Amino acid sequence: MTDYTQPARVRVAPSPTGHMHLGTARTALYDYLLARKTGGQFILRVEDTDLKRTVPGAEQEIVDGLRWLGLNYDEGPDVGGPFGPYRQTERREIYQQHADILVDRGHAYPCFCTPERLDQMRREQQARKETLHYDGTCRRLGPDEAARRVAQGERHVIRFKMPREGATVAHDHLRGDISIENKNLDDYVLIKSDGLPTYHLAAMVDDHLMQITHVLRGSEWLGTFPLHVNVVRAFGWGEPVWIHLSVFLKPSGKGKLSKRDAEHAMRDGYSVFIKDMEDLGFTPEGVLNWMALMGWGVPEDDVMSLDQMIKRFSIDNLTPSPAAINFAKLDHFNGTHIRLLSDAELAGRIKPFLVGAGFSINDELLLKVAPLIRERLVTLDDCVAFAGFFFKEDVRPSRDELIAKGLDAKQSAAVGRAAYAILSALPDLDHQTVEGPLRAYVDRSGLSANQVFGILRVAITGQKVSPPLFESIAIIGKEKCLERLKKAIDILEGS
RNA sequence: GCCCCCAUCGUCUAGGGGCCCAGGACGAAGCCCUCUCAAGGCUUAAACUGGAGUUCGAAUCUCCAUGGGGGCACCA
Repeated sequence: MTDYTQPARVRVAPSPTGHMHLGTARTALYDYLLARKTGGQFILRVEDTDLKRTVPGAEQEIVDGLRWLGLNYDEGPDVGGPFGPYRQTERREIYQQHADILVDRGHAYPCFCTPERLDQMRREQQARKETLHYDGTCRRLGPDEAARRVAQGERHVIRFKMPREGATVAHDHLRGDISIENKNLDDYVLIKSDGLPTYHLAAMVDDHLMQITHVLRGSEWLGTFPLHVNVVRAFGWGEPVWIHLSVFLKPSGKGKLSKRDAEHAMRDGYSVFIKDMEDLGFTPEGVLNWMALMGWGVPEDDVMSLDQMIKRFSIDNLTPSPAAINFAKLDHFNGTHIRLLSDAELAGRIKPFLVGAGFSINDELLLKVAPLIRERLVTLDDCVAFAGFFFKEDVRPSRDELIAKGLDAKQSAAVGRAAYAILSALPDLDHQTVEGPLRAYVDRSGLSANQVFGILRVAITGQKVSPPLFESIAIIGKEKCLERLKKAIDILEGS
């Protein structure tokens, strides 16, 4: 069992190389939960050492995404902190110094092999069906010669000198000891020829210097996990708790998400990118709840707010197996959290979608509409379809839809006229005053409630599916309702 | 090809030797409620990958097989 009385320092360390996706967001969530649960710190560190792949705006997207989700970090490139800088390109010298330490101690060495030679080497190994490996040419160089060539400015990288004998045992919190023969590990590059570190050095150095206690990362790092442990041990540092989170699989469960899957999701109104979630009408609460439960299980009561997750979270309950993404469940959690919103909160959240649809919004009216559509929304943008008619000057019901099942146009028009007479006789229209007389009419007419209210619904809302009729009538008001009814009767009676 | 990891309903999962002829959630089906659509309530179908062991007893421990996933860069 894990001790949650010691403050944990955890970090999410994305590379600004593309859109922030679910995997990164879920790691950030677990980081955040652990930090908040223990009273520790949650840190954002930007791993931007691959200049070729860095894309402008990607870092901002990460910052925006975390903020939208409500996963506020205590230290990061834009907020600072006592262990900065938090952008790896700004920590160049630190990595260089640490690489030097390793070289001095004989745990690393300069390598002068050119990419061309390395390519050739790999091709030959492949032809011989050997495991791809650095062949150790520069590992065999004497330290004096190596130092001389470095001093002369010869282009080189720094490689880690992996032990060749024995095995490395690394401990993952979810999987236990992971053992690998050292001969299966390679002399990985620590510092590239551009002077910037690779992940293998940078992340280890930063995690140590930033006093990270728990490293949560994707299981794609499992392969190089023993290497990382060796690097840390070469420095003589203590190890954090290592937690390798499972990857997300495409909805079919066959393989991990590809660019194609991302596009496919978009066509269905879903996304694997956090930046899209807001526009698609998803709420941070829903997305968070959904992500949390892919890789973490609770026995019951799985609808949780962030605070509730903090209370219940434990790294001991994380699951090591891959999880297929299930968008239907995102819909479910989103709708569930929408239903938990107050009228005012919901009104505020749906307003941008209505405005975006071209409606001018009266806030007082919106506040009355919110409770009527709340349990009908799966995503926030559904409000346009459900409530747009409240904000229209007039509606355009179709003649076909105005005709009730089992009736013809003339009979339907008669229903309209009867309703018109009833409503115009009432001093004002609210739920109580409207329902009684209309139901009495249903009884008198010998028609079904479905038929009568169906006609009125289409006449007044312009659509076959709408929020409850009486409440809608009350909100729209007598004048407009009668107007719309009149128009519907005209449509029905016209040729 | 080599290395590593994983394995409970279709999906996400609970489970840590007897509380399990396996619990919850999504999805599906049915019923109830009902002015439409939802929401809500109730109900049903649906799983321990296989084989050996250990044990009085295995979904739980071990081994093997199978299946799935990840990785084998001067990317992270």
